[in-house]
Amino acid sequence: MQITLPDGSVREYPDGASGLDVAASIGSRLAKAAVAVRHDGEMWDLTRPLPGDGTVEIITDATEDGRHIIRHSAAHIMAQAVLDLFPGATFAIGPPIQDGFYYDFAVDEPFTPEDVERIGDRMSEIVAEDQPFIREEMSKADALEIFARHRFKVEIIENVDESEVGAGDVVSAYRNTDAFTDLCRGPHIPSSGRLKAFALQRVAGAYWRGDEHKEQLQRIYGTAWESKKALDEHLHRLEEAEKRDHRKLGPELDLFSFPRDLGSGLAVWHPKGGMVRKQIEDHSRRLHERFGFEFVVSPHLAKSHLWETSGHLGYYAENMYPGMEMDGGDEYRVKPMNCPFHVLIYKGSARSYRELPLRLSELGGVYRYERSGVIHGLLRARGFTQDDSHTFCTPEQLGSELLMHLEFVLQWLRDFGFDDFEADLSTRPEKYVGEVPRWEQAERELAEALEAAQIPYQVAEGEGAFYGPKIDIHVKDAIGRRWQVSTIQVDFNLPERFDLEYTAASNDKGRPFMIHSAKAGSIERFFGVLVEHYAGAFPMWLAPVQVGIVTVADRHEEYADRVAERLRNAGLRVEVDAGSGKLGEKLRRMITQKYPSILVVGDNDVEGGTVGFRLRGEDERRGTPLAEAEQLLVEAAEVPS
RNA sequence: GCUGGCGUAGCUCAGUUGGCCAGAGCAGCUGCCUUGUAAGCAGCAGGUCGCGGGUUCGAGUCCCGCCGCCAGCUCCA
Repeated sequence: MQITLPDGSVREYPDGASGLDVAASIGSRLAKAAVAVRHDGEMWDLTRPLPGDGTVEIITDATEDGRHIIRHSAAHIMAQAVLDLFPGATFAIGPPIQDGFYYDFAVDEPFTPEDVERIGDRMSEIVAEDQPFIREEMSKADALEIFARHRFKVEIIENVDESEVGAGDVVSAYRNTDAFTDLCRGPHIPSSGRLKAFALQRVAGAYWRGDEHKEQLQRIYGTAWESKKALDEHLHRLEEAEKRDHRKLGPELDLFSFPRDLGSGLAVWHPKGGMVRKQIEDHSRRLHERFGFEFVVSPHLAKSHLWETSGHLGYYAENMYPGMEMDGGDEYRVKPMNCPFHVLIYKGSARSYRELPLRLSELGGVYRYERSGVIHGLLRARGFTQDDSHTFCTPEQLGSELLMHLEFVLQWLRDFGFDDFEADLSTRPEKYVGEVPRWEQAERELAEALEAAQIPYQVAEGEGAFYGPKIDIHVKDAIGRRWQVSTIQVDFNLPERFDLEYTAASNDKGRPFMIHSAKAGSIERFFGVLVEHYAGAFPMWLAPVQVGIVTVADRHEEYADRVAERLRNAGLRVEVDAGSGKLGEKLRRMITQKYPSILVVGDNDVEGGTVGFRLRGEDERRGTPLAEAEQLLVEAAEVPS
């Protein structure tokens, strides 16, 4: 048969040749690194005879596809270990995932940490045995017989899902030993000995088929790599990510805390965190003003009647706190969103097309009841502040308004040091309100805005909210993680529910379009993302303390205070440490607290009107004239614009 | 909400099978040192061992309930 290789060359192989034969004919190193092949785009086991002519690409171990296969095989090996060690256990599904794999089991007793250790040990034995992964194809009927004892496998075979076992009546399975076969589409590594590096990580409950009404299984997570080195690097990356964790850095840098007595998901901001937050909020107001928004303020409570009109009590009640009885029997609710208030402002007077677009903005504190298991530091809290805006405009204005909102969001994110964006455009779901032509206009104009702004985006078909289509913007942080932050949403629901109108030039009544937008999303969440992005080392304009001044000895305190005074007059946030400790000790404190700049003053500086000057991450420059230091610091602390 | 793990001074942690087990380092305070670029020395103070019940002659150590934290599942119109 004729095989075309990725470089375009064509080679002749005998019928029945396998991917391994192809790889070996190219080079022994390649054959050694190969884990599977792709034949005409379809993945095949390395040792499985190729079906005939076609293009063949060798999948090697250090690629995403290769690791995928290694991890999938690791999951099988883990299943074998579990079934060996726990006679009553049965297995459900075990796919590879980002950076690892898992397998779900039904067992009499949940796995203990000691069990996991034993499972890992048994896996090592299976790897040492170098068991082959033998592909077997069979009819569904035969498969049902083989897996009769395993109810989840039976369910999978009966509801055969092509993505799980392949098309048609034939299903495939992989046999490692006479005692262990797993239903699987493949491909797999040729033998268990090819699993070079793995680690089991944790146990967690997981619902069968992801449905919380179904049986809860025990899931074991693990990770597997092509080499010990790659595994170690991955574990190291996890440690690095842990060091950036805002829940750890927050208290360490004295930014915020979650006191037990407050309640879960409720934070208090300490002075340092409060200062950073103030910078974020100041910047939010600055940009909102620049982009033509007006500022409004609304209370934390409103009558339940308002939430009925808005529809929140119908579709959002489970995320709202219970009502409070007030005078006269009226019930009040704490707000989970700001939109109804802004709508009331719009509705407060008759609106003319001449007033539109009307752009209302508020840093509004909201409270949402989140299920206890989902709370996650500042990223998912029960009380938070949205940098929320609602824009009301005519149909003709929608396109330019959406583009303006998008440009605003992008500038906002760039100002905070993000420059890798991706967007999701979510379109009309099955259940929706509003008129289809309006949806289509909004979807089209959202897409046009994304294209005009040259933002890569994916269309999430049918993923829009019931009330309108939206754009969600994701940013990539310093270590490559994606975070969903900003959002721009069109809303057909509230203008209907509140019967919003404006008078058009023709003197006819029109219904305005409404655009919800949050640039940071939640200030708390955005702050948390910033902490992780910068690992707590904020850029100088955000840093709570911008300049730390350290005295060499007590006698330099007066000079240090004079320097501080001067820098404060230049608009900088300055802290003096004239404590009695050693210089190194005081410096260390400021460095570990991630101060962006530190000045040291001693005898020579007092005499010469200079400072020892150092910016974070740079070497010190002694004897820097004060005026020069001031200029450098002011420049370094400049707010983006 | 569910499954598993965890909860000892402000922080990081030690505390064997329940009985001199309430400890260490850092931080804090006081004193000495008067310091030139990442931890000077000494002393002092600090915890009803998350909270509430229970078992026991005796519980940080065992049991139950609650609260909180961590991972995952579910959720995040």
